[in-house]
Amino acid sequence: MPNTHTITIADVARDAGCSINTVSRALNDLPGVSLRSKARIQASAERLGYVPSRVARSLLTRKTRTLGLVVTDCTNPFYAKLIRAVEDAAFAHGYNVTLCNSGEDHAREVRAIKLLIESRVDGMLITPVQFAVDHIGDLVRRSIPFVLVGRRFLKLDTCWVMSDNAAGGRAATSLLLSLGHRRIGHVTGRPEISSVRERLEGYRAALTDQGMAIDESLIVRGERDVDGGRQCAHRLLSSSSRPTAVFAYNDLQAIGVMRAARERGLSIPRDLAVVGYDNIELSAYFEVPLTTVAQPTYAIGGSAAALLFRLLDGADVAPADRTVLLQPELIVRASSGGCPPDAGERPA
Amino acid sequence: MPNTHTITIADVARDAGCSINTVSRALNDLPGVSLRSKARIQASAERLGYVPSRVARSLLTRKTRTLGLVVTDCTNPFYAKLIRAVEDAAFAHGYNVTLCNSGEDHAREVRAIKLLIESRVDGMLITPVQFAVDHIGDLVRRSIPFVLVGRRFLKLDTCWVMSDNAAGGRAATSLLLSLGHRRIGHVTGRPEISSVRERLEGYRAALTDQGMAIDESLIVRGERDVDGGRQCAHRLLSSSSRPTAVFAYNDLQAIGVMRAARERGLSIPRDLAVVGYDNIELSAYFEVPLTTVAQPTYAIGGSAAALLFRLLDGADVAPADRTVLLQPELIVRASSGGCPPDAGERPA
DNA sequence: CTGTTAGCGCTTTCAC
DNA sequence: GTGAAAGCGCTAACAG
Repeated sequence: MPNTHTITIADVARDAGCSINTVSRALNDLPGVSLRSKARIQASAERLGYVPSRVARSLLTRKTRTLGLVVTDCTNPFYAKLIRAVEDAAFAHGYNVTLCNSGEDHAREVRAIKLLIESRVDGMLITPVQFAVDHIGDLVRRSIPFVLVGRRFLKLDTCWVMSDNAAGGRAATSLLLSLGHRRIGHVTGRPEISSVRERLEGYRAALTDQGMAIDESLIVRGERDVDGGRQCAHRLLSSSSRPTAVFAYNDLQAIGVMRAARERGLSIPRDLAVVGYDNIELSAYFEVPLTTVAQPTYAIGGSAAALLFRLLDGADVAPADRTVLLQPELIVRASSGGCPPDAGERPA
Repeated sequence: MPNTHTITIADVARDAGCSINTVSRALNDLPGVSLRSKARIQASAERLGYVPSRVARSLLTRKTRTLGLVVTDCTNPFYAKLIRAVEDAAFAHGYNVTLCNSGEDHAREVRAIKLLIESRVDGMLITPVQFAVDHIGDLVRRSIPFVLVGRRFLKLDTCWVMSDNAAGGRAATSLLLSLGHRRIGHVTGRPEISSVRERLEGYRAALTDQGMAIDESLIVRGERDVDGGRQCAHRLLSSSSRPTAVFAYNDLQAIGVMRAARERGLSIPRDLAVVGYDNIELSAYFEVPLTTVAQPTYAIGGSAAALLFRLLDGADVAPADRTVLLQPELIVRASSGGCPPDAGERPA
């Protein structure tokens, strides 16, 4: 017959024939309990199947040992990896993580964060939708520790961890330039998102570095999935002066670009060179393996968690350590059509 | 200057000039508060930035409005989708979800579940590692509601939601048989896992249905990723009497199989027909689009959450409703080499 | 309609 | 070494 009543510390105390707080001390390895008592208490707790309540402890200590993690969509491989990194770190510290998906919807993000505040999570890791900032400012006002992951606000002085998207965008574009391309298209996304804007900035910078003018008609915006990339590519490729290469905001879009090219009978990389971003697991396994920019995704999640834990420890983190910018890595495969003159790797 | 002190219900009561429980009633829309008081209280709460503490409420109500979700790896697209479904359902009910990854490691699963018990989650959704069952039995003993997702135990009478893996395995294999294949290989996984075993059973059943003998040498076990599939395929293809078709436990392995075939100069589907399982997003976009078995993943997560909520409502669920078996769907694309005689869809 | 009281399960003084 | 008592923030009787 099931226990309808959860065993409390009082039950253990009664069973062990001592007071409640002796049990508390014994079970928490605090000094001031004889070894004999301790053994007896542990035996009682074990036999009764006592499991301490974090709820009760949290009320008293005002620490829940829980982290809130808000991403836009756990279904996106990038966030999936990030989540895994955060959960691994939290688990190692004995922390729980409460996961929320905003679905790139501002209202849902606001509600999720409110829920997390109600739950009194010790701190939060957030990939903000970047539609507005009030609710983020609210966290500061309430002095709830948090760190932004993968995206940041220009006007808000907060902790954040991300990779250098501008550098990544520049590297991708420079590669194409070094291969002789002069008309390079860019598939981008919603410009409020810092990572979107920064990759675009990198693209522009690479062109400008070479003294080239920016042709705005080569920059097209679409959804961040395969079909979004496909549609953008069709728009680019139907133009009279179509590009010979495309750098896409992410791998999913890049795959869509390759698909669109195939639909038009274009061969990759001969007729169109393609570079993506994220190095998703399957990008290496396509018909034409995808050249892409790899983010140190797991490290981003791990660093963000580590930074948050430092904040939770109450250590005052030096301003320089409040933000972490990790470097991405260009992975050259076949879809870009060859290696730049000074690169070592050759496509298979 | 940040509030170092969180606003409590007492602060609101003081501010509004009434008692604590009038505030509680007003804010919880309970009857017995004049409209005037209610308005005043709401204004105070708003102005002070009061956010009720779920921790305190939980201690009293013994309900945390939190679900525990244990998967093996959120990085796996199948689980990512499942997580999303569960989180969406939980969010709609005002519930939080605490996510844990077992990493297919029994000890970590046990620890994770212990953590969730300590956290007094109202219920759990679990994809068990299936190395042992004691800790699951423990949940029953403690009468903590839970439902298994995607995997089940034969010897344990629990709630579960999954898709019919045997039917899926049978459909995949039958398709290949109907196309004339007589030597069909199967790439499988760790047999303790129910979904692995059941897909294999479906494979065997399809062959037996046709009065064919099972050639055990055509069943090879490997890791559940691209490389695992690749290695298995090489083992199968180096055999003297190699198969003309392969059904893989999942799409990642199937992609590995296609890769191995290409490495050996074999063309798909001409020299080797391939069928996967899961219908991951990118499976349609490969050089040879992958024929696969689609699970209603989002529905599995949603049903599991719905079932758990019914359990939490205290409704006694009829035995027939304690388990849900959803039907998978065969998605025929090019990798299987054509359509069975009676199927409608033709590969592109 | 509103206030007083008790207590959820635990940790933390403070006595003994 | 050990126990008694207070209280974390809130809800749920019960009075008034």
